[in-house]
Amino acid sequence: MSHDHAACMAPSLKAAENLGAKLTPLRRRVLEIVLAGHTPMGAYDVLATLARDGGKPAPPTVYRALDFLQAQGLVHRIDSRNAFVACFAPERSHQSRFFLCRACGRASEIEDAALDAALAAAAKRAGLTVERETIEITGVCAECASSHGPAA
Amino acid sequence: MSHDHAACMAPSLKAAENLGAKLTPLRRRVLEIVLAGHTPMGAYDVLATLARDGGKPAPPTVYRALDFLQAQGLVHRIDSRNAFVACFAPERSHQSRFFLCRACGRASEIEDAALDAALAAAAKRAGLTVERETIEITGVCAECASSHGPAA
DNA sequence: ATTTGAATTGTTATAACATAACGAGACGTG
DNA sequence: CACGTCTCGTTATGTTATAACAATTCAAAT
Repeated sequence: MSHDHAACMAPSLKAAENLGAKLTPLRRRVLEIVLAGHTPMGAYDVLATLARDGGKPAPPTVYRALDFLQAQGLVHRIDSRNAFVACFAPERSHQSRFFLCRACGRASEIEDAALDAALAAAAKRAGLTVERETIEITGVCAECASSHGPAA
Repeated sequence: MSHDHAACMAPSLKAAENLGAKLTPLRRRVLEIVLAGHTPMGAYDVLATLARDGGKPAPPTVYRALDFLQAQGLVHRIDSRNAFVACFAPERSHQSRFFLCRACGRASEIEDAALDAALAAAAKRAGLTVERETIEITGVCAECASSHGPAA
């Protein structure tokens, strides 16, 4: 599935700019890198990409930028992979729920009202005040299943 | 909430023994440690506990045992904490879905038919063949909320 | 009973991921 | 300009996990 990266990056960058003055060049650059990666990237991958720009950044530089972007809902952390992925709809979904394909590596955000309801009901029954969710469903996406399937 | 550890460990140990000969003393010991921890423990915590038995185990020893126990469904990994927790109902639930309290640290497995259905439906709609789930809902449990709440 | 092969564990070293702590510069505000 | 705050650089280290290979165990087959 090819893809116009510039197009998919635009809304997220625009949302980021609307935050105000806090989107520094460094943070913007890190966001661009994560957006362009298009699949979850490790912090050290971001670091390596950043290094190609010329500077000699150290890990804290990247982790701080990622922390900021996460706090703004522009980037999500994929705990099951120690990786970070850009949010392509930062206006809408500020939850962190993903389908992950282990074959192509893609992450797609889940938006599902029935799931919202089931989670809310389960938490209520358990008496839990929810603060944070890590929902990562890993498998093989339809495209990868068909290409690796009967043929190959 | 006090708790009879021996009692809660029994079913899991029994299930483990029913696997057959593969539950070696080391693996059994690691399972006991994780069961006794009663909240998610880091691999290096397990390692330290194991070290008190007298040997001088190295990390791979613990990781291998944990891998085995995970494969048997006796232990689950909590990705959002880099930690491991024993499954207290290994016969029933082989999924990995948890409520986690950030105050007391307890992990409780979610068993909820509506959630099962919502997840299955969402995966089907997305065309994903599910292989693995990481579902970790973190918050404050009812007990901790009441003790830290109006009073303290 | 010995050989053989598979599984388990020990051991050393290192990779991968993440943060603590402190200092220097930028920047707006009073 | 003095001040405080936020951001970023820098050094060092902490934490989590695995690669690679040697040694051991143990059951099965001859």
